Order: sequence, then structure tokens, then C-alpha cells
Amino acid sequence: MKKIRTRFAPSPTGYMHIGNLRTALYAYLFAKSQHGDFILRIEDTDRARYVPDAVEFIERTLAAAKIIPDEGPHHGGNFAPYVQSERMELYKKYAEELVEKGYAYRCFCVNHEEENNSDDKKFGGYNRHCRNLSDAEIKENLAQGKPYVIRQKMPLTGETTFFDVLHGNITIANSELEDQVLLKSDGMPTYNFANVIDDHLMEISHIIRGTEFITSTPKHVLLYQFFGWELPTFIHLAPVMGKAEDGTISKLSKRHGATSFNDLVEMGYLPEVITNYVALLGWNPKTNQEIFSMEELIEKFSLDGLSKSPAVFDYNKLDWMSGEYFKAMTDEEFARAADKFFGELNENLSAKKVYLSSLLKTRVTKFSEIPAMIKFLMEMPPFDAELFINKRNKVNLEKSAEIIEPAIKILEGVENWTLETLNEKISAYIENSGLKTGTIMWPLRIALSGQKVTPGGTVEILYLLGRETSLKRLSTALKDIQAAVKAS
RNA sequence: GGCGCUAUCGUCAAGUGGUUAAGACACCGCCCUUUCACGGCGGGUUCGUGGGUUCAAAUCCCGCUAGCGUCACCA
Repeated sequence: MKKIRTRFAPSPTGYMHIGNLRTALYAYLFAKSQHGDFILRIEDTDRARYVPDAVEFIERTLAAAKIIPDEGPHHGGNFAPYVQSERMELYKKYAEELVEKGYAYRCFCVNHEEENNSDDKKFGGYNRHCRNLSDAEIKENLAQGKPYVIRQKMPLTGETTFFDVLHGNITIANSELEDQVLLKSDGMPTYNFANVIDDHLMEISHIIRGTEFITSTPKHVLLYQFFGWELPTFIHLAPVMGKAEDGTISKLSKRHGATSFNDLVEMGYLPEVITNYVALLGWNPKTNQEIFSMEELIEKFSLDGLSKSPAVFDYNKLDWMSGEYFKAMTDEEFARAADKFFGELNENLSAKKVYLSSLLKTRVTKFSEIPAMIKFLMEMPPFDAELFINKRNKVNLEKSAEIIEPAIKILEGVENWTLETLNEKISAYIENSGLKTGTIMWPLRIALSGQKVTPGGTVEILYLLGRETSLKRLSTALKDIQAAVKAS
């Protein structure tokens, strides 16, 4: 059987949209699941759109997502070069061949704005002015050095049908096809031409790309036929959509928030979470498994799990999945992965980073939530009397003062400031007081954190803060509470 | 507008003529609980619409509607 070869062919824009990433992923997964090759090819035939270092950017992003090309600009391979601008001469040769065979023609029209923008799109855009120029006219134009493009000569009648794995047979009337440009006046091929030549030359067996190419596929198919080349298998993927606040759904874009792989990484999602989530956006394994390593994805992937309808990117589910990954990590792994999101920590907290991670990893959905969550450890929020009043735990201001005062005494006597000791002392205090656990814990935790919601309870915070800071915060709070009681 | 693609809970989705129409996220409730989480239990909500075909339709066919795509010397 022929070797399975797929490719990812982005244009170098310096931006990796989630939709593109998913296309690359599926192409990669399919190739790897079939023990085939995955090729990275850069489609940079538009000189105006050139972005410096974009190729490196794409390669870095794929590497971060663990999508590893077998062949590519910097990966080598038997079909090099893998950058289209470096293959220019090649396309020219094939274009000329088409002209000779009568399947293409030279067009000397320069910017026919009027025709191209007319509402009467009978000819699909271009009015085919040069389609039937006489040899003499062509010769003369050439002699004058007039610039020209080479256009594909579409059949005027009949229809073209191609098979798509997801959509079945798709038929489009040839009359719908315009005489598209194959070779631009600067000698560069257009996407629609280079793509066909390269896919054939690079022996691509399966073309996996977005639905936006369905309509242009018949033109490509015709090209394959003109050359007498074997057709690859087509798989057109449904787009990734986004849901705006007003509920409208459209192709995922900036107005939906982060839309690139890198945006997501910067927000603090693990690369493997992004790949895992994106893999499931439009593909299902036919089992209830949702957490997949790249190895499992490769093992389980199959084309018939692909869905042909658009999928909406759901940040909720991404968050959930991210949380699942965090919970599965050891404290050390979490601490390491989250490192740059901790920000500037003081000496005490730096030393307790791993412990802090154990508290954080079940409470955070992405790393970027960390700073806000741990800020109170570095800096005590302003006093807020209201926080000490809690009905459920039966505490008010007076009660809080009554609870905090003895607690300070007890804690002052603690030499060995460890979780175990602190837990023992506080538990003993609760038992002796005859009060409910919550009644004691609530005011202490508020006094220590100044926050209603904290990562961890009283004992954890005492330990995190350390002896000195804890005692200082408690007595400050006590004073503030007493003042507040007096004032009321 | 022409052409093309798509249509099952709010979202991801299973489902391929006979099912109580899975599961997950989100949401709501309850339990656990020293906050918040974690964990456990339970709940509601879905086949766009109108016609067929059939004993039987979410599944097959046709129309309609809606969404998306495409109509470049962009990819």
C-alpha cells in the first residue's frame, strides 16, 4: 500500500490560529496513526504578506504542541526545499507545460478592476479577455515586454466531481469556475497552483485542510487531470467557531478572546491541555475518554471520528480540562510549570512554593489566576469589618475579638511552626472552647487573610505566612476589630 | 446574489430505520466540609421546519429556513 503522507501548509503569518493548529494536529495524528509522514511546507508565495521569522515561529509553536514534522524547512527530507518561494522555477516549468498543452494561457490584462468587481459574475470574476488571443497577438505582446499572468483555461461546460472523505462526492458545474491565475506577473505561483504541484511532487496522499477550500478543489482536480496525475484523498475540516457575548456564533476571532495557541499558553494553559482540548473539537474517539496524551491520540485517532459540522470553542470546557491536568500533576510538577506565574515571592514563600502548589492546583484553572489568588500572602488587604460577620459560622465582631485574643496567646507559645503542630494547637483550642470549628476558624482566617475566599484554610495560611507575620496580622486585626466595635 | 457545505441539550457530542435519544462541560439542588476547592449524589433542558417513503424516522428522500464558506496576481 502507498505510504500515507499528510502535510500542514501554512502561510508564514507569525500567528498560529487555533483552527490552523487543529488542522495541523489532525494531519499529524492521521499520518502518525497510519505510520506515515507528516510534512511541514511553507506557502509563502505572497511576497506582500511576508513576515520575518514567521517560519521559526511556526516551527516553535508546533514543537510546543508536540506536533513534530518528519520533513520541513528545518527538518530536512527528500523533497526539499519545503518553502515555496524557493521552488519558484519549478512552478514556472509546469505552468508553461500547461500553456503548451492548451490548458492554460497567457493573460496580458492589467488590473481590470471594472470587470473584476462587476455584479455580473458570469465568468466568475475575470472576463476571459485573453483566453483566445491569436498567436500573433501573443507574440506581439511578448515582444513589447508586456507583463502577463498565466491563467487556467477552465472547461466551459460539464461538471467536476471529487470525493471528500467527510462530505462524500461534491460536484460543481465547470461554468462556475473562473479562469484563475496560476502564475502571477512576478513569476510566483498562486496558492491554487503551487499547492497542486507540491502536493503531487511531495507525494502527499491525503490533503487535510479547512472547508474554505472546498469550492476551489474542483479547480485543483482539473489541474491534476490536465497533468494526468493521480488524485490525493481530500478531507475538508469544518471550521472552529467562537461564541460572542451576545450569543452569536461566527468563525473564531479576536472578538472571542484568545484565539491563538500562544495566547492560550500565555494565559496559563498547558500546551498539552490545548492540544487535548482542540483534538476533541471536531473529533470524537467513540468512547467516553476525554483526557488523552499525544501518544493516546495517535493510537486512537481515526478519520471516521471527524465531524463535518462546525464546533464552537468552549472556554468552560477548556478550563475544566486544564483543571484535570493540574490535579493529575504532582506538587513539584505544578510548581515548576507554574513558576513564571508566581511573580516576585518573598523568601519565606519561595521556600514554600511546592506546598503552595498543592493548595493551588485544585483551585486554579489556568496559571494566570495565581497572582490574584496569592497576593494576600505578600500584602495584607485593607481591614474590612464586614467580613468578620458570618451567620453560618455564628460569628460577629465581638465574638471575633473574643476568639482571636486567646488564639494569639496560644500561637505565641508555638515554637515549632509546622502544619502538624499548628493543627494540634488549633484543634485543642477549639475543643477547650466548646465552640464549633467554623466559629473559631472563620475569624482567624479572615484576620490572617483579609479575604473571604482563600486557598487553604486557617492552618494552611498560618503555616504559609510564618510565625511572625501571622502573629502580626492577628494582633493588628484584633486592634482594628476592637476599634470597630467601639465605634459602632 | 450564484454556487457549495452544515443542521441532536446553552457548548462538545454518541447515534447510520425499532434506544427510557449515551457521555462530558456548564447550570441548578443536596451531601461532605475550617473558607474556597476537591470529592460524592441527584436534576432539568435536545433531534430547526414542512412534506413525503415506511408497520416504524433523529436516522432515508424533497422543499423551506438558518448559519457558515466561496466567488483575488490571499492562502
